[in-house]
Amino acid sequence: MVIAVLAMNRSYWLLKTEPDECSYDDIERKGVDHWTGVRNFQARNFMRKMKKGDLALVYHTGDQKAVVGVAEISKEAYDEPVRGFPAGSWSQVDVVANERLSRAVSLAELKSRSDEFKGFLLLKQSRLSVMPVEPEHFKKILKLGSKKPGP
DNA sequence: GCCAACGTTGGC
DNA sequence: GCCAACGTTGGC
Repeated sequence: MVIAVLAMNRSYWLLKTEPDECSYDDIERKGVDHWTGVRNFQARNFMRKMKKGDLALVYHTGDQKAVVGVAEISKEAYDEPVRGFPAGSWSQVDVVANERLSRAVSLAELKSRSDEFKGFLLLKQSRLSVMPVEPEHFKKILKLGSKKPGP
């Protein structure tokens, strides 16, 4: 299943969220979630490059600091109206839950494998909330997350 | 165009 | 609570 998904020609991303505001549970519960509130140009520009069917790691900030699941882009970037800004200033995408990881993959764990995750923006640019993920990195995180916790 | 001051995010 | 890393703003 995961293999077939990765064989398709799509791009991979990571979306950060405060679990208090919108957790992976919330995305599952809502069905379709509007990914709004991005107020950083770099992050916005990455969102605008997303294609329907692309997959995104969902990362919880705050106390958890871990990748918890995968979401799929169900609608490409469209306008997010924000008071005080001209129309078209900001964008949102729609996402749906795709697959919850069996085990959350923590930031600490990724850092401890820094040679396997060279160039991963999550480790380099801690403040960026939307970022591309190299297919190899994406695959590795899914693999780490599919493992059950050891005995 | 430069830079100081300030604000925000997010990890520690 | 602190701080590093950015981003933004405004004075010059």
